[in-house]
Amino acid sequence: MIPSQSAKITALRIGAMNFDVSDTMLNSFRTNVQHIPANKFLLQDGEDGGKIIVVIDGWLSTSKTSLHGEVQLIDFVLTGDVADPTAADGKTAGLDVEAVTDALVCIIPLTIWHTMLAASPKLARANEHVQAAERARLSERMLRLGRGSAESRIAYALIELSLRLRPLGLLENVSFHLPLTQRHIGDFTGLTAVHVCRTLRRFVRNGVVETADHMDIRINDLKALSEIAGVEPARLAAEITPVPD
Amino acid sequence: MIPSQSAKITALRIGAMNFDVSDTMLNSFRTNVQHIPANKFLLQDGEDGGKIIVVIDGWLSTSKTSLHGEVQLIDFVLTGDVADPTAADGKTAGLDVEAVTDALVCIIPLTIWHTMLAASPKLARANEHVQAAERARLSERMLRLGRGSAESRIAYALIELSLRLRPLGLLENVSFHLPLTQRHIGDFTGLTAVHVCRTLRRFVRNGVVETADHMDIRINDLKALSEIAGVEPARLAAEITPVPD
DNA sequence: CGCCGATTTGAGTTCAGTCAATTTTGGTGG
DNA sequence: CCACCAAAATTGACTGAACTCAAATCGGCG
Repeated sequence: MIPSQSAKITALRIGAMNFDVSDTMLNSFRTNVQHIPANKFLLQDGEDGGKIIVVIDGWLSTSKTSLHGEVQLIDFVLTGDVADPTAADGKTAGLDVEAVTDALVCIIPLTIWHTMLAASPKLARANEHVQAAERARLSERMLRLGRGSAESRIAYALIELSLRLRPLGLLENVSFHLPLTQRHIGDFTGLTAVHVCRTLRRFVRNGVVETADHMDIRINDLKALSEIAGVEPARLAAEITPVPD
Repeated sequence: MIPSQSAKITALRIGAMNFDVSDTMLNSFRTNVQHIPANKFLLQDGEDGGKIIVVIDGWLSTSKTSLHGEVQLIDFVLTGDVADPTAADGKTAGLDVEAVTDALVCIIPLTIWHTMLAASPKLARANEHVQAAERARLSERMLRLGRGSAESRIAYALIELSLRLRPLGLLENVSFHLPLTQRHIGDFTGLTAVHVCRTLRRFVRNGVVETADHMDIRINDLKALSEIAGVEPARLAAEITPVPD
């Protein structure tokens, strides 16, 4: 999970597609690999942006912090995802980007990124899919932030994350591990950690999910959980998961 | 405001940039102009997507509807904005797109749109800025949906909309018109129309804003309103408003 | 003029937040 | 291995902001 500082990579995933990084056009993927320790910020809101971050391994989060210090996670950024924190001015970052776990990333200046996209239609298409998936996720989550109950928000989060982990090979049948605290889930769903706890316990009590040590989740009754989340898992997967070309 | 069905346009705005549509590369802008009456859906969640919508004039909204029929507005799409409802599968729409007012739009198939972007770096850059602005707005709003009070959400919405109307010449000093009902604002902020009413009344009582007939808004005390919204207007404008090149 | 939707206001309810105490967990150093 | 500490999780009691239900008024339009 924690490769050495300047790790050598040969193949790299963007969305559902794999790229051979020996291609000179994609050189930047090889020469800009960085290892980031857990809980470290890669970038903070208002700082100099103008670069994108491709995740090779690990979990990142994007977030915003209110003036009173409350945090809202905007998205989790997983293997094959591309975080673009750039605001409308094209220069500053409009988001915090933080490593949730130890992570391996490529950080690429926007100018170079644009060159790469222009040179590789396949990369451009993969990037399109990744962006579309992110937009779809944000919309789904905004719907629940604005209109959903605590149960619905958390149920949705569990389903979304399980669907995203599946193509990464991190979903075993109906079980998966979340490298998150209840506070993370609260910041993700707009709830307090206390209420996340209560709600998860209720799910467990009702037999909808099971939990083992530190966020090993097992969905026991996907039908019930989907009902609570207000979601059809198959349709959702198609909308938020990048597909191979 | 309501040009004829197949209006002739010569110049067109994307973000903060203007384009001469006589350029053959941008032909599609001229040949795909449509007038859409208020309250009509251009596209619904799950339908065939694969096209983008450029707004020439008027207000559109993008939204999601829960299985129980509750609506969450995701964004307003104004002159110079580009709505891309495409989900991760690249085919279906992940959003509803609806005309809030009578509107004039270009609807362009994704394949053609990509050709246009590849052919015109200026257009591609303008599109980048527009997308970045939208992402920044969504993040700001997610922060308030998840963590903000009703007052904060509505104050933020008023400031965001005033900032977006300014470059369109629709902000007069500190006054502007919103072609919205309180229900729209509720769907936008994740509140009930009743509570929007109460909160707006409180703002008026406290002298923060004034309202005249049907949503003519006047911000009397921007300092106080910004405080409530938890926002620095100048910084926000830079992050959510596309800038000229 | 009458109708329907939007707005306004009041009264009561409820879901999630706050505050607080306790237990569990994981990591660290002796 | 064990003692200790800090962070995370759990649970209870209470509070409060936003929701629901309901009624009255306003406004535009056929």
